[in-house]
Amino acid sequence: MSMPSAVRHINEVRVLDVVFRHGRVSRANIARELGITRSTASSLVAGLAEDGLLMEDTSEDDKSAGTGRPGTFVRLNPHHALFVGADIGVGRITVAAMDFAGSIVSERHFPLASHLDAKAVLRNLSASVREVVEPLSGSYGVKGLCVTVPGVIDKSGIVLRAPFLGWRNVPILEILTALLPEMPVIAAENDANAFAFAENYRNRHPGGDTEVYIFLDAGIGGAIISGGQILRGHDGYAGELGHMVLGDRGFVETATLPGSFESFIGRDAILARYRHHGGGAAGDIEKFLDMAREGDAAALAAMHDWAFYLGRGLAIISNIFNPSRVVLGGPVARLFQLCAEDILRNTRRNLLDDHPVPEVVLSTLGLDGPALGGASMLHHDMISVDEDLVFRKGQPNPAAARLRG
Amino acid sequence: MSMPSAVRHINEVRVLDVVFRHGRVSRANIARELGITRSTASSLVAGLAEDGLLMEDTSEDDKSAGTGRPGTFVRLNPHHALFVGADIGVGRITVAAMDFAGSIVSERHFPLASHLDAKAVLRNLSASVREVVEPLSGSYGVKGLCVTVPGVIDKSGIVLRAPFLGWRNVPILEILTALLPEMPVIAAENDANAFAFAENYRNRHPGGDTEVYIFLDAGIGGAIISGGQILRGHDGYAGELGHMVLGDRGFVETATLPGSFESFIGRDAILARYRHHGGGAAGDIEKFLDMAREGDAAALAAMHDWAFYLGRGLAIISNIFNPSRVVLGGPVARLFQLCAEDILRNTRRNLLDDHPVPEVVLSTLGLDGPALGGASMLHHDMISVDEDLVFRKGQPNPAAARLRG
DNA sequence: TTCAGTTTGTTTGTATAAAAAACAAACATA
DNA sequence: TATGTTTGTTTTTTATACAAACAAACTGAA
Repeated sequence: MSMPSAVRHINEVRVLDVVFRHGRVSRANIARELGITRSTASSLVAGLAEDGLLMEDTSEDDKSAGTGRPGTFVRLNPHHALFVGADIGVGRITVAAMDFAGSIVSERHFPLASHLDAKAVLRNLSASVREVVEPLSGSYGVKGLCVTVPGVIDKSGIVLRAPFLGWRNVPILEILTALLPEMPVIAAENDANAFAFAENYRNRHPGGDTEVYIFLDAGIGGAIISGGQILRGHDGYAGELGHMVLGDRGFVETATLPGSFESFIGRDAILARYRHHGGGAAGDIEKFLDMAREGDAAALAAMHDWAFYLGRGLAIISNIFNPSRVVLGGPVARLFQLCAEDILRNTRRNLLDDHPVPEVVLSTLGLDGPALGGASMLHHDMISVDEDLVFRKGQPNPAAARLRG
Repeated sequence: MSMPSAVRHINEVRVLDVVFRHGRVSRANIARELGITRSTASSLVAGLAEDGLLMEDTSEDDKSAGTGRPGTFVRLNPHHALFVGADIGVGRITVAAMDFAGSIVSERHFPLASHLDAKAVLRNLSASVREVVEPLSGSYGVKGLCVTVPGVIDKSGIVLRAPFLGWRNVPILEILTALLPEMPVIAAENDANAFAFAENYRNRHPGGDTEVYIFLDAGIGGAIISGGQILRGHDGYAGELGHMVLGDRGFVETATLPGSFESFIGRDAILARYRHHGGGAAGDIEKFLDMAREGDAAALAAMHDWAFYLGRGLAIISNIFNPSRVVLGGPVARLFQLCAEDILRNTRRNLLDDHPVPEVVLSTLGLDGPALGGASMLHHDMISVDEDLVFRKGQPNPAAARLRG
């Protein structure tokens, strides 16, 4: 560790973090918040401004609110960086671009033909990304791309499996690096993890809380954030909440295991249960929701069963993680609003009396959550301490260096 | 952050870590391993030696194995610090003392009358700790005590619940601080967490792997270590694996929930299942183990059922955490050796084909695991970076300061 | 034995960045 | 207009790591 540069790096990152959180902040406030002197804060700001990361903010909506000389404010230079998130969904690709200040600059959807092989999908994705990035690349410094996939990705950037895409052992990073050589950093991430990160990144709790994210669609995807970090497990398979086996058989035969959580509460399970209770073939979840809202008896009975197992699942999750919050997302999650009471009652029934019950909320992000999360993850990397540089051999992490470079 | 001291602190800690891992190491090797210059390594070693943390190792079993001038070796000064772990079990208190080099200096058991209230138990514990510490306090610098409890402890050091002790909302830290004013640091920890930490601390994996620990007795305690950190959750309730509800009813009525994991695989569940299959009243788990070893039909049938649900539980845990290793401990864990194949087959049956199955092993620590873990946790704190000092306001964490002071 | 080659640990000088202190600038209020 | 307060900059000091040079201690070959 080269001694001066390491502390300088830590302090630069901390300054960027403060400016990002406040949007607009004076040097004196930076100094107070970080416990450094004003002179050091000025020096750091000057250096970062020279590199184009920070800029003076001369907007006059001061309301300086107090005695003494008003501060001169700085903010992140939005044009310094552009982070691209691209989500590969079933039937479509979503591309989102975030600037250095954290604003979404562009967000677009592209249709994706099914039954394409992985290489063809990734060629489509590259073209979509280029279409979004090219008009922006003149005014923004494009720093990186994070692709999100509904599947398991290991540390070396290989998609081990993505059942809904029919992928197995796809070296996604290798392929994309060849397809997009101009992109300084390319990363890949599980879509549920990215969705969770997006939800967590804006209103994150200072103490580094534990939160669980459940994405309900045909399958059930899950992600856990603890201490600001995504739980990945040894090979990247962690968070497969939908595959927990809760009984000998569920409400429906699924692609996954008999009796799995998603065979009880996934989309197809609800529709099967609806038929079981005498309802017709609702066909899709929207129609089912309408039936339930209208008070259809079979729909209410199916929803009741759904609430029973979702409640039990939430109780298991509470016993294991004790999260402060569980965020539900995806098309099936909207059922939650119709039977929130029922679910929480079932959760409590499966917990010891004094066990804390997490707050359960619906995601505010739509279906673009994973793409936004991918972009957010790159944004976060840019204003995070490079652990390699500080704690290890002193050489910077190559990817981090390209992100900043 | 005072700039020089932060880097100095980081480097001191890294030196201590290297010396701890190697036991005996030359300055040049420290420099190589940390990527610092030999002069810096010498300076750091000199400072730490002056403070009494390190000492020259002049033992002549050199086998210097190579050309050039042999190095001068240093090692941790065992007498610089003594860390005490004290476990409150059902019917007994275990006290373990670890020196700064990581060796167990003393390990003793004290009987504990049941039906004492919390204050009386803690008075007993204080006396036991004093009995262990007093003969050592002349030659060791006593740095702290970590008490472990079979219950949930929140961040402020209050035992929220400890069913086997009959405790509820006991301010254990406050009481112990009054009882042991001479102890510089007092901490409290859940016994399963401490057990997990003890197992993980010695042969810890560099990359910060994910490991799950399950302690099987009357109840089932669990703990998860990810990235070297214990998962605690928002209020400290995380890791209650035994309370996962897997069915409508288990094999036995337990103190906890019907259908919970421990109502299927806890000690009483096995014995109940043994009776269910026509076996007599085995009475305790030792006898049951003997019957199973002898091939008693009822015992084998009960064991088969046990393996079924343990396998399912391990599969749930694998789906959620994807651990590289699951460590089983406690009196009931020895059943594992008799049906390891059966359990792993059931685990695989409840997982997708390509899902990695963790290595499942028996704990090598006996019943003293929690006490050793408590001591280990203090030892670890002493050779860890004080995040407050480096990343926050620059003032050191008060507890860390007392530990080092 | 002697000398070259190698590795270790120390010494000395240098560079970097943060803190401390002093100061000028910019405001509010009496 | 004077006073007090807060901000941002400048100057000096200090702590620490690095770089380079060097002496010490060992091996092995001539």
